[in-house]
Parts: sequence; structure tokens; C-alpha cells
Amino acid sequence: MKLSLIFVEVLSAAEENYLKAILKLELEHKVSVPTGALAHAFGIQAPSVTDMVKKLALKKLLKYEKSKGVRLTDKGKKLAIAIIRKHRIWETFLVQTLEFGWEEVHELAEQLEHVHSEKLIDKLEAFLGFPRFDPHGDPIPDKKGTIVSAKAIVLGAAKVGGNYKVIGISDDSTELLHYLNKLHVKLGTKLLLQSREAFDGSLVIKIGSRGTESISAIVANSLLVVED
Amino acid sequence: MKLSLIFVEVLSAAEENYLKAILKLELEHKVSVPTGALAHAFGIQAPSVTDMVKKLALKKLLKYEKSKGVRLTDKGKKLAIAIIRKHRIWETFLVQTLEFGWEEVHELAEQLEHVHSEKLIDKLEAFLGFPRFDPHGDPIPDKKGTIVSAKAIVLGAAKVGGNYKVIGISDDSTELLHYLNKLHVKLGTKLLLQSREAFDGSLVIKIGSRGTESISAIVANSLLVVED
DNA sequence: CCATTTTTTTAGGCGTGTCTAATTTTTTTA
DNA sequence: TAAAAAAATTAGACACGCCTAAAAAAATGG
Repeated sequence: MKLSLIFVEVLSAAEENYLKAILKLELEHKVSVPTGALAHAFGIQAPSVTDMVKKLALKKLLKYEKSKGVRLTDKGKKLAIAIIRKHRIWETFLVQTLEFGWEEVHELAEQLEHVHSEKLIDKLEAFLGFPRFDPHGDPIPDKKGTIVSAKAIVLGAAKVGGNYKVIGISDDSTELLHYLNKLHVKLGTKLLLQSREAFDGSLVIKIGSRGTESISAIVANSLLVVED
Repeated sequence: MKLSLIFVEVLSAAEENYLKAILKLELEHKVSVPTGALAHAFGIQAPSVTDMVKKLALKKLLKYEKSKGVRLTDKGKKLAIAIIRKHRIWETFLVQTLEFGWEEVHELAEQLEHVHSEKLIDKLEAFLGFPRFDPHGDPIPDKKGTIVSAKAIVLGAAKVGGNYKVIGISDDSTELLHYLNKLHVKLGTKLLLQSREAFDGSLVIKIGSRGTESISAIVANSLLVVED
């Protein structure tokens, strides 16, 4: 006989993926998500989605009205955010600690995010120094589920006169890393965008408390920054 | 239509667990493994095992003769060892890097070992400095599948006059860690066991190139060592 | 506003990995 | 060595998460 005094709902990887996908679609379209959109997102057939959303509705993770799409409940949204949090922390770990390329970590994080252990995620987060953005520039929800809405942008798209902080580098060639090293640009470095050359998109930036430097558009577009 | 030019067999977590359990039982009993033993190991019913071993036999991962138990094929053994390798590297990571207690990592590693990425394991291994034993003192198979057979022993069970290397601490109380710190004993420290007091099992050891110290049997039994 | 198209649901099926009940095979022992 | 006990297998079932085919509902537009 199995007893569990503290009832922790354990979801399957498939269920977790539905919650995550629904949250993303809700955020993009700000309305209830049609089942067809989910079928398309997963590359599966629509009837499979109908079955699953019924099951998730029974678990009170979402509201489902026939032919009217689905909306996450608070409970469902909380779980979805927790999964996104796991995903982004794992991605950060893979890139920052194990030196994976930022383009190759998504698939791996898709697997790792389904490991059930909140303690593991919290410890990883602390080990990584409580990063606020993942290597793609997406914000990492905190333990309470708070997400800052601003996605990081590439410096190339930043506005002249703004103060920014480097939170990621979206190209991991060693050449670029060496170059940035020479400029004393690394994660956390603060930058002031002083001007942009209309002709080639090159930028003049002030790097931390150091002097100003000119960087090409190519470099500017591989630096992820947030307003600071 | 799906094409895969390089055919990589992807096993389910359940299949991987069978392989791992069979290898362990083979090593313990050096004979073919009866289906009942597997049922007992997993806490499931015997007919479930019969079904699964038939499937694994079809995949050429083991030899199955009705009512005569199973034996891994070379292919099956290779995969089983790879899974054990993953498990032990993850355990080492959890204890060494994330500072989990050694008793709490097994269950987590059971999940992490089923993440499919050889590259991830190789990178983790390198990050950890190619550890040769996990936190429980079990040897970590190398990338080729070679396992040293000697499990690490506790220093309390080592023989007088032997040279040993500390590869783990099987008790993670901060008190013990502080004490060991004071003695300058850490992972990798070399010890010479000079004598054992019959009365209370306390030991006199020479620590690295430092002087000799006397340690209690309690401490000796929480130090995992291998002959060096 | 009614017909056509598109979307969604219902119905029924399948492989995985488990189960129980019943049967068969193997082992033990009297 | 034959009967009893133990171990293993077969047979049939079920939840999960997907499928296809067909029906129903919603959206579109002439």
C-alpha cells in the first residue's frame, strides 16, 4: 500500500510539455489557445490534443470548453512557469559551466527540465550565481514564479544613449570570445551605447569604467544585453 | 517519413533500468539472471518481466531462454555499463559540485542517467576532473566501458602498512568536514596506514607529506579510500 | 443566410509497460 | 520417483499518449 502524506502532483513529461506550450501560446496571443495550435506546436494530430487537454482539465491545470480552446488555471500557470524556469537554468548551466554552444543546448534542456527535483534546480541556480537570463536572452523566472517580461536584446538593436548590461553572448566562437576578452567585455559588464554609424551599423560604446571602443555590427549583434 | 542514416538505438528508461539491473545481478551471482530476481529488484510482478525480456531479446540486448533466465549480450552489457557510468558521474556531480549529501543523490541520479547525450556525460566527466570513483566508492567506468573492479573501501577496513588515496567521504556532516580540513585530509590526499589500535579501532596514519595523526574508528569508517 | 470550408471532436485502434488470474514448467522433498 | 511447492509463462486487461477515419461544430464567403 502506498501512502503519501504530502500529495505532490507528479506530471509526465508529456503533460509538462503541454503546459509549457500552452503558456507560451497564451503569452504570444493573449487569448485562449485552440487545440489545433497545440497539435501544430508538437507536430501531432489534433485528436491527440483533445484527449490530453481533457485530462489536464480534470487535473484542474487548465480550463477547457469544447471547441473554444484552453486557458491555464493559476495552478497550471504556476507549474508551466516552474518548467520554463528549469529549462532556462539548465540551459545556462550547459553553456556557462559545461561550455556547450548556445545553439545546441535547447534539446538537452528539453530532457533535463523533466527531472523532478526542486532542490536540484535551486542548487544549480545558486551554483550559477542566480542568473537572470538564459543564454538565449530569455529571462529566468525566480523561485516564486516571477518573470521579468523584458527579453534581452542584442546590442545592435539597443538605443543610442542607453545603459546596458551584458548578459549573454549569442555566438561562441573562440575568436569572438578572445576579441571580447581584449575589450574587457564579459558577462555582467556595463556598457553605454554612445552612437551608431548609420552606414555599417557599427557602434561606439563606453565599456564599464574604461574608455570607449568602436565595435562592428557583427559583434554588436552577438552581444545580448538588458537595460541597466 | 522518417529517415535516420546513423541508426542510434534509443532505449526507454524502463529498458535501460532492466539492463542495469541485469548487469548488477550478473556481477553478483555470475550466472544467468532468473526473471523472478528482476521482478523482485524492481518490485513488479513476474509476468511484466517476462514480457520485457522478450522485447530486449528481440533487440539482441540479451539472451533469453524460457524458464532459464537471461544473460546480457556484449551489446547489452556495453549499454548497461554506459548507464552505470552516467549514474555515477551524475552522483559525483551532485555531491562534489552541488554539495548534495551522498545519501540523497541516488534517486536523482536514477532520473538523470536516462538523459540521452553522451556529450553531456563526457563534458561533465571532464568538468569533474575525470573522477574514478563515485561518492559511494563505486568505480566509474571510463568512456570505453572499462571498470576497475575494486570498489573503494573505508579506511577502517584497510590493512596496516598500506598506501591509500582518499576518494570520498561517506558522511557529509559539516563537523566531520571541518575536522578533516584541520587534518588536511581532502579528496586525493594520500595516506599511509601505520597502525591500528585493537582496543577501539583507532588508527595512526601518515597524511601526505605531513606528520602522523591518530584518528578514531568513527572517522576512519567515513573515509573512502583506494589502494594507491 | 445558407453552402462550403476549416476546425474540432468522437470513435476505435495500437504499442508500451504494467497488472491479475490461470496454467505450465521446474525444483524440491517425502 | 511421484507429489507438492515454487517459479515462470500465457492470456487477457488497463492507463498512457499517440494514431486514422468519420462526424459534428464553427467560421467563411458568395
